[in-house]
Amino acid sequence: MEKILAILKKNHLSVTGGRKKILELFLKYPGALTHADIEKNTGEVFDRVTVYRTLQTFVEKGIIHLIPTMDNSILYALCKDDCEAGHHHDNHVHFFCDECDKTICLEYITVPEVKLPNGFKLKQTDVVVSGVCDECK
Amino acid sequence: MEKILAILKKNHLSVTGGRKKILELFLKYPGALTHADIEKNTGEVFDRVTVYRTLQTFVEKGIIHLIPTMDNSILYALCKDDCEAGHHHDNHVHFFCDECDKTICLEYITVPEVKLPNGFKLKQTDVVVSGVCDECK
DNA sequence: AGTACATTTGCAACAATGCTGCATGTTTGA
DNA sequence: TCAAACATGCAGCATTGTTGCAAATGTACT
Repeated sequence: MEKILAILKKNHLSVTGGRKKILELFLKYPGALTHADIEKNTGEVFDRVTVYRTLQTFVEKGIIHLIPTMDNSILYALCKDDCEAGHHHDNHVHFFCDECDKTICLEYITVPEVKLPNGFKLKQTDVVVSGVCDECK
Repeated sequence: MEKILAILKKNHLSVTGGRKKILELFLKYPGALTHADIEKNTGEVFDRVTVYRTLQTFVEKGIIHLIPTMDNSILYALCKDDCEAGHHHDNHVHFFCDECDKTICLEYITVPEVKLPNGFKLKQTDVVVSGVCDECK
């Protein structure tokens, strides 16, 4: 709870019920969350639009980051502390479990280096590994 | 045109206008296509639903494959010849250009190996690199 | 604590995207 | 050529995401 306030303060965001609740969800939950997950846990309390806007704000501020997916859903996960507004450092691998359908951040597995053909300029590398996670196996 | 028929025949699909047209699009276009791209080029001729179902069929047969994205769009791209139904071999890197918003398959850059923590079983690795492509730079 | 200002929220309406069932039209293979 | 199998179009629906505006809330200041 202290942590929630600290994160909001650090990012110059006003402290509101919706933001506290959504941040709490991320802190409580180990893995990545879809918009639907978040709405399910807040939908009766907050408007759908509020959830959308809160998530947008959090991404802009670098509090959470996006994870690429195959299906057409958007996945969000908490950033590590050293992410700042507009300056993400999410160079870790994401793991998607085919069994439980959960996505988690493997914070300590950094993305491997990719050699691009001539003329290509690399900005970011995203790696999503799918398989079976340690809880399902 | 010969190639289109060959692909459909090989996958035991009946040859219809929609399928020919959509396959033609993929063959003509070097990069990956969104559903919207495809509909834009066929929408006046074919129903939206037909496009959805055709793409689904192609994915199932292994003619095209999905590419993970950050935004909530679905990207499709042609598979190499050695993909078979339910048995993809898309182990190449995908590149997304921030300038022109196009995604292309870097067929000759294979995905690097990722070491997972104990207990995790790896099935597939997807790598999406973003930056500036050779045409925009 | 009270007030003014800026920010956030909820509501309503809308647009885009994706799916399903069913009747009709096409393709295939004999 | 014909019947069976398959693909298509249509209508309608569900979900997802966006925008503008008025009301409510949070913040900073006295």
